[in-house]
Amino acid sequence: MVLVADNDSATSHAIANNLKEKILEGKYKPGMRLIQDELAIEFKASRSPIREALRMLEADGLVTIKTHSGAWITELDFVEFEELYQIRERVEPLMLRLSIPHLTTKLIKELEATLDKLNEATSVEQFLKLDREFHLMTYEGAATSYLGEIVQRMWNTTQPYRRRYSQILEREHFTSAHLEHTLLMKAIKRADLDDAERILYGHIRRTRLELQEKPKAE
Amino acid sequence: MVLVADNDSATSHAIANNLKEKILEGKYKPGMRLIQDELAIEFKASRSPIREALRMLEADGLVTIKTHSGAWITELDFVEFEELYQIRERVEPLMLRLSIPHLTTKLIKELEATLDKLNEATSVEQFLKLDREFHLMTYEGAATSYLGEIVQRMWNTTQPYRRRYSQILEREHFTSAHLEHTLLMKAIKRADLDDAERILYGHIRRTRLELQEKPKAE
DNA sequence: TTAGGTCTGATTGCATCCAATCACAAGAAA
DNA sequence: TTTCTTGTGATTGGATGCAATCAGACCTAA
Repeated sequence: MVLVADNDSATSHAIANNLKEKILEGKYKPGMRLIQDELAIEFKASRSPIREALRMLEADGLVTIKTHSGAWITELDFVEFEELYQIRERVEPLMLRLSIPHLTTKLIKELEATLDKLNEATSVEQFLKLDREFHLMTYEGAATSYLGEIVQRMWNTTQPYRRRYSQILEREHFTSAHLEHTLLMKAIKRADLDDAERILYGHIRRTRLELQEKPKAE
Repeated sequence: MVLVADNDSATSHAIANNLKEKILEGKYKPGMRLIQDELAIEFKASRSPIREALRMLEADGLVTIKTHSGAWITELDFVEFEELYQIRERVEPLMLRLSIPHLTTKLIKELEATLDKLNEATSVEQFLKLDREFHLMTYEGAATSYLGEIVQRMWNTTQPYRRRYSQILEREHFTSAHLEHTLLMKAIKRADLDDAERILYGHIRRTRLELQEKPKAE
């Protein structure tokens, strides 16, 4: 599995990827219903590949399918969102640990470049995109594993909410994130597994707590 | 989601469940190829529901699909298996923590009954089935969450290997498991979250290490 | 013998049609 | 009015046929 970019030459995959992007970009919003016929028209295909694409997205956690009823963009309530962050706290440090020993120097350079861009990001949208890219890249060394799918799934389902909540976060948050990212990068470069794990754990945890403190931002 | 039993009234779901059982029971073995036409004949259905069922099983981690090539029962090498256990070590204690506060007294009674049966199990097959049932039941209080799907998925994919490796484990292993299960049950009954987490962590970790020590049991 | 290319049968992917099911609105009874 | 029933349109699920693709056998040339 490739975590950052995906390519597969089959229309159902193409449709799935396209839909996925739209969901992650926020064009399709959580709770929205997806009607097979409409999608078929939109993608100029029959319903067969659409159905398959929806199943794939379901596996990715982006879509929820109910028998004889329809497909909706997955919706999380705040409790589920918080729970997902708790899982991330435990799982992603492990994935990072497994990944670091397999990171190539080429990838580390790319990582640094991404971090530079991330630090210069001006819009929330840019920040979200680059933040996602940065973190998923740090896991690339373990990308073939099951863990990769789990982690990717969690990033997918929380993405629309990260967008929503980012807008209510203080400027302070981004400063902390910046510092943590920098520390993380250093730890990765010297392959300090324990330190990297600890920083990442704190990074995710702090974000969760900051979001918790906010009154519900609906 | 229901972790122990599943019911859904649509042929594709029925097929998926049936196949799932066969895989978990070991009738269909890892690496085996699944041909749509053959399955269609076996289940007296057309290929459409078969294809959907395969996608569902893919989401469950039981089957791996390659475009234009086919579907196979997911196969793990020892490294992946070990990795999955490492993930379980981190994730399942968390799920247990989230679950315990929501366990009903009725469920706890069922849990105790299952544990009794587990302790009296004579065959490896019985042990596997009841062990799975016991552990998944302890998570039932948090079964609605995403975590539930992740955990279930991990149990699914490792099931055939638990079967395979169980046969090479010493008698000693089962004695330890018995003791740990009993301690876990007690911790759950007094709702001691920290202790329950710790015991479960140790339980999974010990199993992983025991399997590691064995020369590869292929 | 072996490496490479080509061809063919097997199998998957996709389109289309029909059947099954559901959600919602309109009407009837309390 | 409210609640229950019933019917109808919208939508999903499943069957079938055809097109696209792949894997493995066979053949040829070095």
